[in-house]
Amino acid sequence: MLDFEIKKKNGLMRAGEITTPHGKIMTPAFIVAGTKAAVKAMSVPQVQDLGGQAILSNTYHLMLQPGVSVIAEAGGLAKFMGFDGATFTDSGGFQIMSLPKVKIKNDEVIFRSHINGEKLTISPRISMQAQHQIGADIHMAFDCPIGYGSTDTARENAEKTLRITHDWAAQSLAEHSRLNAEHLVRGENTQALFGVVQGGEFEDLRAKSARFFASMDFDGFGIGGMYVAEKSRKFLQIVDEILPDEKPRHWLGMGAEPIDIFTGVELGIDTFDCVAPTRQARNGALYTFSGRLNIGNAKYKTDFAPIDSECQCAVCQGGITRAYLSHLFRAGELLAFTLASIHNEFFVVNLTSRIRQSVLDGSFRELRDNFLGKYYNT
RNA sequence: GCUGGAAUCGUGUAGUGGCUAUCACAGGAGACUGUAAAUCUCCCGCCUAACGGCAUCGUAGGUUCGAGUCCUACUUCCAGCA
Repeated sequence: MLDFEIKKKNGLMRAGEITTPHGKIMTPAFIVAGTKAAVKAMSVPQVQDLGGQAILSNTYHLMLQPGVSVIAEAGGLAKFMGFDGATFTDSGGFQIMSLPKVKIKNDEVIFRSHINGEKLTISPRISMQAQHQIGADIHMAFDCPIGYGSTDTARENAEKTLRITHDWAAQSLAEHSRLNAEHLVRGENTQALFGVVQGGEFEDLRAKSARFFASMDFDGFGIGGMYVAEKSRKFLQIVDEILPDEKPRHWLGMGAEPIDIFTGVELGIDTFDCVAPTRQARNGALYTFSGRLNIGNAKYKTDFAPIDSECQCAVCQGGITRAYLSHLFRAGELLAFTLASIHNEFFVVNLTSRIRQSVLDGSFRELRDNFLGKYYNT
């Protein structure tokens, strides 16, 4: 279904190339989050200019707005956005499970729209059908994460949600295969499906989940439910040692901290996605090689240097100064969000490609130690 | 000049006799990890590292157990009339 070629491998880490019907992704890669078929504050050409190879949208959001039939009618997610590149969709499981008043009944999830409170139902089958209408290149199986932000990480909860995730994965795969067969009959592109490994903070459950997914015919894997890279090291290692090498692995939602990317790559992750670069940009937190800065701070009012003079992004190279950005944020000018987002997204996308290069030429450790030493000032 | 009105944190305000003087904006800082996020949290009279302490509602008096709130004078501003 999905062509994945490993160019270089060293322990768990690897550099490769995913080929989708809409283009290649050189991995490790940072996938740009465009939840509602939009990368917040940025145009598609801006995303492409900064090196964004792929965009990840969310099935839940697109089902509510504009409705998946609109996207199907447009010719699929990429065409709808005017994006000439690979696309991912997340299943919506994560979002729906984090809504209040969610009920699971007979493999169906009953929830309320965050937009208007309407009572809606989703299931693995419905998510797969929606994702096929949206038509991204890589889909995620409908999974059941332990509630995000929930304090309930008890063993029982982890076991229960893992059981549900595995049931739903089987249902997702069956429906996905049926839909792909229909695409073939019509002479259309087929799509890829990633199974999503769960298991909470339990080594044996993570291993169990990895073994389960390794035995199934998915095109690749998502790894979900891990929020702190350093804490997740052992889980990542356990999971990636079990998952088959020849299929790509996506670390869902991770990448707010550069150390996450290094840790992920080191332990066998191929793709990442995270809302942090754009969200933090809108909130005035900008990445630099010597750590994060809050552009709203008083000291930047008359700082006429670029955000980071070593940064090669269009903003830093284009004569935009900290003082100017400081002014734009204070004045509430929308341009602030765009410029800050271009910078931050470039920073992580570019960092990930530099890491890729370091895997290829064997300098990963050197790059990591240099970069993290400066970034975290250790 | 006359008549009326108003003066409360950088700004705009709430408060008309009672206990820690309200809210917003501006200002200072922090957070943000499969985006209900241009959001959220904290600080924002002075002193103190902190616990705390001391102030304060234009100025000066007065009434009262008690005044931002009532009275008098003054100052400044606003509106109308000259």
